[in-house]
Amino acid sequence: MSPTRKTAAPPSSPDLWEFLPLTEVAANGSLWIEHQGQRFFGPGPVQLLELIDETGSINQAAKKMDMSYKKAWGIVNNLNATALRPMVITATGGQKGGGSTISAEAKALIIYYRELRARFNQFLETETIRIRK
Amino acid sequence: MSPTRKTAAPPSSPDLWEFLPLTEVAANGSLWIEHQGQRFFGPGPVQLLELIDETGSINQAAKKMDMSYKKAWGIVNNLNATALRPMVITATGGQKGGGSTISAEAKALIIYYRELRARFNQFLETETIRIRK
DNA sequence: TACCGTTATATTTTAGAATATATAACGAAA
DNA sequence: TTTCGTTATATATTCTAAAATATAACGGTA
Repeated sequence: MSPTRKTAAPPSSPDLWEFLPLTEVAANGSLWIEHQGQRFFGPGPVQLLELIDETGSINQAAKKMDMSYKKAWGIVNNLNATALRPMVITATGGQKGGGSTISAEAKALIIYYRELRARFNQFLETETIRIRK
Repeated sequence: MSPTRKTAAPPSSPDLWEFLPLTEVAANGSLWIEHQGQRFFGPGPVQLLELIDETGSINQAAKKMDMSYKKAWGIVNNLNATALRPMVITATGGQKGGGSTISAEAKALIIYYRELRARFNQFLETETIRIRK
């Protein structure tokens, strides 16, 4: 059996939600990983890294996200500056002008984040069901 | 004994976090309540409602939050427009120029949100401990 | 009636973020 | 050596969200 969490939601008071259409109410949230209290890894970097992995280029990844190259580069730079080893390996020059790949650690972190988010979704679903009684 | 949650975090791969100083890494997030997919209630409204309750005035509450009255009024207006019954009862005129109070439902919602956030904090703590192994 | 501080609303101004634009450097291949 | 598309970086411009400012209305009280 899977381990369980200690935290549990007590029933909310019966009339708490009367003043809102219950089926339209849901708990939701955002989730990220911090380093030294600074946001380090979240949904934005996840998507960007995936697209870099897919396209082999920061440039093309940014375009697919409708994001300026500068902003994308900033995200990459922050990731690489924070991690002890670069998460995105960039190259300039060459017949294709260069390109970028993501490290194995970056791939593992993406998977980890996905699993973490899935557990968070489970949490949210439980809370939402409880709200709707 | 308190009820338990079904979701559980599997151990993360042993070398996933090697490339970051472990004690500096933490899971964190933001949490809110949606109505029809729109953010309805979160940390901002919570603090504002508390200060309105405390000061009896949207104006003074906004000042204590270093927030413009316009923005504070927008939050109040959104809350009142979404809920079937107003969460903030406003009055104009009178010897003190008017003022605002919050409904019992608003107070109950604040308490509910606090408890929800506490459970979320528990979730985050568990995940953070697991990251740090 | 005059006064008060608030709610309510519109308009103007400011500040910051995002984008757009420009340019240099890079290096493999033809 | 020239060509290519990319990385890397700086600067300029545009957009947008926030704040600042202004003003009317309100209604108890003196």
